[in-house]
Amino acid sequence: MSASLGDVAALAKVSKSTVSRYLNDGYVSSDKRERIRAAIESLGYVANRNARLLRSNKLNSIALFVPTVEHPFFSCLADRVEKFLYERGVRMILVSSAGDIAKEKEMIDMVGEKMVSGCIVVTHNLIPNLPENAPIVTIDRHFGPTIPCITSDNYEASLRALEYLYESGCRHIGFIGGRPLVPSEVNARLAAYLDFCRKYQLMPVYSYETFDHGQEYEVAKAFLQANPNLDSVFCGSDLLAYSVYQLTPKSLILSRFKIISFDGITEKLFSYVRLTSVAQDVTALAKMAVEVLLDRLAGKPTKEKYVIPTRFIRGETA
Amino acid sequence: MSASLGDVAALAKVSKSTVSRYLNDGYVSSDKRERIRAAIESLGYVANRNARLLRSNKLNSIALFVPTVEHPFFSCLADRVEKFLYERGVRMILVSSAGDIAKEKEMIDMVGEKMVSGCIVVTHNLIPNLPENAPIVTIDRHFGPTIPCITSDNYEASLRALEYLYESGCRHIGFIGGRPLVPSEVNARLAAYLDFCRKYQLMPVYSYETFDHGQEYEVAKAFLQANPNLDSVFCGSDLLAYSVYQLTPKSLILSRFKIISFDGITEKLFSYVRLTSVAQDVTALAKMAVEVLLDRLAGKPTKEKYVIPTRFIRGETA
DNA sequence: ATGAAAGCGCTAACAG
DNA sequence: CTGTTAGCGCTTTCAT
Repeated sequence: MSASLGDVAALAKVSKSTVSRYLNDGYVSSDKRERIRAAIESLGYVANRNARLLRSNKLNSIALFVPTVEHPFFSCLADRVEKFLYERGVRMILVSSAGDIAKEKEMIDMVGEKMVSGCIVVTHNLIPNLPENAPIVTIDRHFGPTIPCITSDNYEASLRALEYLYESGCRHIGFIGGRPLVPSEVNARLAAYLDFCRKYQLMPVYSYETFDHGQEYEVAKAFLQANPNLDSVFCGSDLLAYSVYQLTPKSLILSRFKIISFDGITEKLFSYVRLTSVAQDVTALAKMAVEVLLDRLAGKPTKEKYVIPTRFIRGETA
Repeated sequence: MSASLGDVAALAKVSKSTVSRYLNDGYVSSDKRERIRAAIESLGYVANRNARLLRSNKLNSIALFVPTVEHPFFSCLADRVEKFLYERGVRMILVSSAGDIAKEKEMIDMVGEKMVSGCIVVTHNLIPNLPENAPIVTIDRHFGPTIPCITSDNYEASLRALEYLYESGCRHIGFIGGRPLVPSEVNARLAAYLDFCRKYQLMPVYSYETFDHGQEYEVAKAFLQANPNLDSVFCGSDLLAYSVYQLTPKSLILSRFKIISFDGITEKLFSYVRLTSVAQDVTALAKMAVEVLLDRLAGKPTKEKYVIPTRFIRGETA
């Protein structure tokens, strides 16, 4: 068995409390401090986290729930969330829920079991009966007025991108997006598109169905084939936009066909072209999610919605 | 405060041990069983995991260490590992270590603290002084003879792919790969290439440097520009291969220029072309890693190396 | 089949 | 500054 705090105390000839204080920034005289240090080293002592958490109820780990970590947006988000949590000494449990509602419901159990102190979630399902003060924040999803939602300025950003297309002369602007299964800020992208069409008296031409990650290319292909007369497409994700890009003859791009994407986070994957895009600030989203959740855990009041500004990036496709 | 096992016992008028047995598949008479069930329900009782782990030392969570979860190979791996662990009731802590050795060393602490029961790791650094029986398995990395390594049949698969190019008439075959910083099975891909060149008396033309994720396109571009006379390239990753694909005029591909990639897992991202590739079976790698680690935790003997077969997928590029 | 009692390893009052 | 005394919530002998 590994050494316990008691073993350290015995070897250093001090009380367990003194060792505990040594471990937790308490005041310990320098001679004892040194004896404890030596004892810890010679025993190879490592504090047992379960015991510590059981007793102290301190901040534990955080769970991140995503539909699938294989999707670039979510793997990027996972990376950032992990980094911000790590900076604060908090570990991240990742749940790739694949839309499985039973799995997503476990966020409640994990908190109840005190396995994690809280959750950052972006799920496919609504979780019923969340307590008002549940230690949960969401990205994009609306779970209710008391559960904070961190999101980009989807509506305004989409409108700005669409206006940009309009100013560039586009009058046959299509929209492709993936429809979320739950109330989500993502819907604001379509809402902006529809409002935009109404404003300029344009005929809306769009595809907005629910599909799995991996279907982007097929969805884009079907949309373009069904609507050959477009002069531009506003896409709800990078993956859709790259698909449209691949499906369009290079000679037409920019001059006679424009593409704008939403997300703007896949430059590491698709370095061969800089898409014109509404770039979500995933780092800021992650940071805000972490901060709001920690505030909430600390009992501070939190808002219903936190909006992170996007950046419009002029690339080579619009 | 939330209800404890003691509260349940009191309400159900049984002892704490009986409740504990109820919770752990012990024999409990049916009347008490029902009383306990009712008490648990009315109190909304959830077992405290920390207390349980402290006392029982049972199987806890597992940590997965990857260089960066943003890379498609690792996000895919993370997804599969999470799923297999979840099936067995084990949670996954994800550490995206970014090559930070201090962060990677924490795998030792996390085990020592009993925060996790074990780790599945693919790191950028060697972790010194790992105990012989450390509850750790690696993917591709060699940490020493007593730490199991799960890997694909890199050497044989690479050779097979190269022979395929040779049989297709290629005589100017280049190789691009990312050099790992630690002893890794990945190096077998280059080794196979060099052996292959020796066998057929071909001049090796390759790039094998360490670079960060996101640099693939630049690396491929520099390589192709420096070596314009190649008739084919064998790439150490999908991302390199897609970069080569993008950099090559479509009219040349297959007829006068062939590309083979290693990994073969990014079809969800790059649906517009089916690369000819050596496809790693990430699902099998993940499953094996989980099984070997759990075996090890159960005290069963484990081997030094587990080799997962790859599949050669004939796509549109070779 | 059940209960009493003893701790897992730690932290948190409370005295001194 | 330090030690003593109690537990945190659970599982696990050991009786019965």
